[in-house]
Amino acid sequence: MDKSIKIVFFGTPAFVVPILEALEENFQVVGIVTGPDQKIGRKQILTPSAVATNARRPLAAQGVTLHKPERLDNEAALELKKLNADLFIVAAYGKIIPQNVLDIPKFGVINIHYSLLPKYRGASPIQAAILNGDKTSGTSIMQMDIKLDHGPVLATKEISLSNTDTFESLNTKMTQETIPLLVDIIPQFIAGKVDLKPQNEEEATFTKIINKEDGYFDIGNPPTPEKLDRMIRAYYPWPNAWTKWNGKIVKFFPGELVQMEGKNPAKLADFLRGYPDFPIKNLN
RNA sequence: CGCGGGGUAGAGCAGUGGCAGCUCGCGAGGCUCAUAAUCUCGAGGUCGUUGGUUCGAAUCCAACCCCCGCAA
Repeated sequence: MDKSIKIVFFGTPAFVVPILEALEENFQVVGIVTGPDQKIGRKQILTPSAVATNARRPLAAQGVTLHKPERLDNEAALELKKLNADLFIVAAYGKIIPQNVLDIPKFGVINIHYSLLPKYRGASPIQAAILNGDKTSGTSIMQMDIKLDHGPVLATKEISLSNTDTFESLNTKMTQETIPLLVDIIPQFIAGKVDLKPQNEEEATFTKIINKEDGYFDIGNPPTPEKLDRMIRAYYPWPNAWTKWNGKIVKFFPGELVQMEGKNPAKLADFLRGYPDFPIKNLN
């Protein structure tokens, strides 16, 4: 609880909004940087990011500026510099932060990352933990440098996974656990009371960004039930475990739900009553 | 005008001009020590809406409403 600490928050998707709100509550958020508006949905309507939409209003009255630069170029950096922030906090922003931006805040740039670094650096740490069947993972708060998820770690917290955790549920858990950790560590960090632990480079592993094809499997040669279950949970709600059957996309959701292109999701048992030829008969 | 799938019984689906069907569920009963087992019987539908074509439309045509997948 220290309103003298001036923070700029970088984040884009809905699940980081609670983090932003916690920061606004405890510190002085002077700027919000989020991804540019995107065309979204069947109607292709230009829509601001979840962070832009949910940021507490009225921003202007609170002296908070909202930025959605296409690129973090010199022009954007100049604007950010004007905010005179102590600290930048980055959570799923979606763009690489260049050095000239990293150099702006007095106390550097802090990133939250949902794995126990140096394990699972990169874009899909949560999915990786689920796909690998890990029993535990965790959240890390680190100081960013120019290399990906490479900087020294301020704090970590271990989190256990259940065998029903999905990307979504685990992500929520991670956020819940991260918020108090973050709120607690920021003033200590500013006060210079936090040990910065360099990461052990030899233990580093990397995860790549998930794309649509990662969720695909061949219906003629499906993964083992265990593997499929992990895929369903790791890739929910996007891109989902999916296959092609009779020329149509069939998706699998947690809870033994199956959805064929154009149809609503149905329990696998119900689905099989309508499509008795479907090759996958159960999901256990 | 981004591309595409779909709306038929409570659920999942078949039916593409000639009496509205299948599987499951539901109700009653039989057989069972018993049963998510099994047998018999049964209820449950203005086939998304409106109009058109036709002797006759779930089915063909037109418009509209709603749900969904892709793409981003």
